[in-house]
Amino acid sequence: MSLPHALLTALLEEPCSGSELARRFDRSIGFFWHATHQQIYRELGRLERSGWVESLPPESGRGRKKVYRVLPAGRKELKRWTSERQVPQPLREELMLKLRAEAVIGPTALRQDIKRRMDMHRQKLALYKQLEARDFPPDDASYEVQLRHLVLTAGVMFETLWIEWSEQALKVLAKK
Amino acid sequence: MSLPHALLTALLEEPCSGSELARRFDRSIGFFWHATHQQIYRELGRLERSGWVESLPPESGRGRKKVYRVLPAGRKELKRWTSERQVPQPLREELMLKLRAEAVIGPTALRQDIKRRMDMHRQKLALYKQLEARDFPPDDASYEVQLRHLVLTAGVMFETLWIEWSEQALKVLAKK
DNA sequence: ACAACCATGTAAGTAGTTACATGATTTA
DNA sequence: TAAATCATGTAACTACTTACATGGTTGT
Repeated sequence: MSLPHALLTALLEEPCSGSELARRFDRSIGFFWHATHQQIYRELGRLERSGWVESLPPESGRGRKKVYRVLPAGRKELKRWTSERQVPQPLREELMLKLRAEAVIGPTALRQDIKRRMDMHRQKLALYKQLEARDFPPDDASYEVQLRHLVLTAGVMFETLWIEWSEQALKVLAKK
Repeated sequence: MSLPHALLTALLEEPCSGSELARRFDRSIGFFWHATHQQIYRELGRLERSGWVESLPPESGRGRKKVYRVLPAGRKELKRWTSERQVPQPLREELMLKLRAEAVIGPTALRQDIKRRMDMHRQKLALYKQLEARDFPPDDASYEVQLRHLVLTAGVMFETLWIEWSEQALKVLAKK
C-alpha cells in the first residue's frame, strides 16, 4: 500500500493535477514505483475522500484540470507511514523462473532474451548516469539533495548488477 | 503471469502435492517468486482444468494428499512461455519512496529501518553463500547445474547490493 | 478418544492492468 | 469547424493477500 504515499510525497513536493502526476511519475518516482494514470486518478479520489488532499476549483465537468494539494491530515499520514516498520519485499524475478525452466526443458530462446535485456539495462544505466552528472555534481550537497541522490544511486547499482549478471549468464548459455 | 509456469517447472523437476510445493517454494524458487499455499492450490486447480497437469488418485475428500504430474500439454506450454519475449519488470521499491518522503517531511525513523534491513540482508547473504558452498563446489559443473548456480548468484549479488547501498545511506542519514 | 497438526480449500478484499469512454482544448 | 490531443474517468478482469473452514492423520 504505497501508491497513496507516493502521491502524497509528490504533491508535497509540488501540488499538481492527475495528468501531471502521471508524467512526473514516468520520470522520477516511477523509476521505483510505476503507476498508470488510471491508478493515479482512482487513488487521488480516495485521498480526497480520506481528507488527505483537497482539489482546487474547477469542479466543473470532466476534461478540466484539477489541481490537488496535500492537507495537514495527509502530511500526518505520510509521517506515520514513513516511521512504520518495513520488511524488504521479496524479490520477484521472472527471469530466474525461466532459467530454472531452461534447466528442465531447455534449450530455449533464453540467450536472445538476455541479450536484449542487457541492452535495455545498458541504456537505462546510461540515462541514470546522465541524470546523475546533471543533477548531482560532486560537491558536498544539502541533506535533501543527498537523499535524492541516494535514490538514483540505487538505480545505478541495480542496472550495473543486471549487466554484470547478464554477462555471466551469457557465458554459461554460450556453452550450449 | 508466471506462477503457473513456476509450478510447471517445479512439478517437472519432481511431481508432488500442493503442500509440498508450498514448502519447496519457501526454499528455492520462492527466493525469486514467493507464493502462498492459497495461490498454489488455486493455480493447481487451474492447471488441471487446462489439461496441463493431472492429479493422481486420492480423489477422495479434502484432507488427502493429491500428487500432481505435468502432462505433455503442460510441458509444451512451458516451452512456449520460455521462448516468449520478456521486458525487465520495473523495479518496485518502497524504501525509495520513503527516502523521498524523508526529504520532504523528514526527519523520520528511516535510519533504524535501514539498519534493520541491512541485518536482514546480511543474514540472507550468509544463507545464500552457505547454500552456494554446499551445492556448487568450484569445479566445472554440468550445464544444468551452472544454470541453477546462476540463479543463486543473482541472489548473492542482490543482497550484496543492498548491503552496500545501506552503508552509503546510513552515512548520509547519520548527518542529520 | 481427544488434541494437535496437516492438507486442501473457500471467501472477501485490495492492488494493479487493460480497454474503452467522454468532455474540454488546441491546431490545421 | 473538423481532427487531434489532452484530462479525467468507468468497467471488467487478473493477481495477490488475509482470514477462516473442513476433512484427515498422528500422537498421547
